[in-house]
Amino acid sequence: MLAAKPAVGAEPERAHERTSEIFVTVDVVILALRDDDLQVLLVKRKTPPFEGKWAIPGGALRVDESLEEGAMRTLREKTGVTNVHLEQLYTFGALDRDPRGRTITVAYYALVPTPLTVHAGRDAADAQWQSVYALPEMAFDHAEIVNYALKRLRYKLEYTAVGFRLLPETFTLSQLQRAYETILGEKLDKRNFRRRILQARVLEETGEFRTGEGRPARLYRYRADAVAEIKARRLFP
Amino acid sequence: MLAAKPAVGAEPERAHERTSEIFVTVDVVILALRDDDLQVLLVKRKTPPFEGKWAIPGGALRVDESLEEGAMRTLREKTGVTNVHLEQLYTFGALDRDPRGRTITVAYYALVPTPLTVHAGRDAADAQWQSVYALPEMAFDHAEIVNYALKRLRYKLEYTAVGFRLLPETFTLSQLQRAYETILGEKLDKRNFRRRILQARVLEETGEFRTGEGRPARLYRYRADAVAEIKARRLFP
DNA sequence: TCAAAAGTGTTTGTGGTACACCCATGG
DNA sequence: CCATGGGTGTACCACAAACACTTTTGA
Repeated sequence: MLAAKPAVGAEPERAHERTSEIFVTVDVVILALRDDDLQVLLVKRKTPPFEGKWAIPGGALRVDESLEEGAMRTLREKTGVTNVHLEQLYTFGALDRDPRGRTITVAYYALVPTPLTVHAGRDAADAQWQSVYALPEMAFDHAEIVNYALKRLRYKLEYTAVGFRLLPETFTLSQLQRAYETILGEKLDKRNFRRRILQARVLEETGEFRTGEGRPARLYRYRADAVAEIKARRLFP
Repeated sequence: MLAAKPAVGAEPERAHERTSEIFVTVDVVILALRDDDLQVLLVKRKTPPFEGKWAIPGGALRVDESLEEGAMRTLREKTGVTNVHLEQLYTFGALDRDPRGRTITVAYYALVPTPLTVHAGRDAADAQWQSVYALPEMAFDHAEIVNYALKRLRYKLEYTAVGFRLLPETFTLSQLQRAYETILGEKLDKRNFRRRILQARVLEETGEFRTGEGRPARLYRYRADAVAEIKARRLFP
């Protein structure tokens, strides 16, 4: 855990040194539910390093944009959507993560609703949705970043209502349950699931039904005024 | 939330541009319990900008150190300790956070055990412990960073056993409870606290007692092999 | 009338919460 | 012997978990 570098004493004040050999990028793990699968939008690299390998979208942070603006720009360029859940994930800064030189990346993750503007980005030709459960060979440390995003999403799902951000505006309870099952990777009990989600008072009926095979299903929407965070069970009272 | 900047289309590959106008620093919120108070180590700035204001320790990330190594170096320079809980907090990158130019900072927080090497850093002359509950006027966005660290620590305390990292090697249950109360800012029930912490099996008796005023107290230590994470109560089963 | 999915209650167990008194020591 | 902090048990309630059948529609 400790650096083998010499400790050079007190940190010098670098008040007037305003360029840096350290390169900053922002990368975004863009997640969506497709075909009962949790998928991530990947782009195939056309230039070295890691030519031909898959990467998560992103690029150099611009001097005139904040980190979140950079992430939002990447998201807009790749999917065309903007009004989605976007959250900073972690900053990766291993010395050897980019063979071209020292680069740190501030990783974000975004949850985009299923049917909306999937794949509408302007340079989406090389972009593809792929299952997070079967990642291809990836560039840099991007596999690690995607797995970190999955871990975080699962974790958040257990105590917040962030799951709705992956569904369309209105949805059935079965749809919602399938979404949870897809992300958590386990089967859930239908009756318990329905009771708890309805008791949480984060949903409201639209009054509409969705017909198809079988009995028509009540449609719900997420309540805008809902406080969708549950108090975690405390280790100590 | 959205940038007003023009979208310039696909991200250009900047394969060979290896300098940047963006400056990267690493800052560390160093926390310790002192006198039943949660305190943070601050340094007084001696140069502009924010001359005379208090800041959390940190400085430019070096090209030859990882983010964590940079945080560890700062910690070592200021306190002399290294074997402590150190965790990345968040990366702050607002456009105007440093008047000298575009700077992003990767913030870490560290929990140092109470009696160990407090204040032993080599240039600690200007460094002081101050209560997180009564922060002085601070430089940059450092007040925000400290408050973010406090929020994270409280949050983590509820489902992991990080609290031990703020105590000496051995401690009494009352000491531990006081630590939790200090951090969470609320009174806890003594019997429930003891039952739950002992049921969690993260402690072991040392066999020793600490005498002083009143009845001698059993000393405990944190079990190195303990899995100190509790499963959060899930919103959905 | 059958297939397919929606919808619905009860029981049992675990764990969270609230609460008050005796114990061991030093002065 | 008294002040000071250490240490202990129980009763109630809420919620998590397990579990199977009926209802409604379209083909």
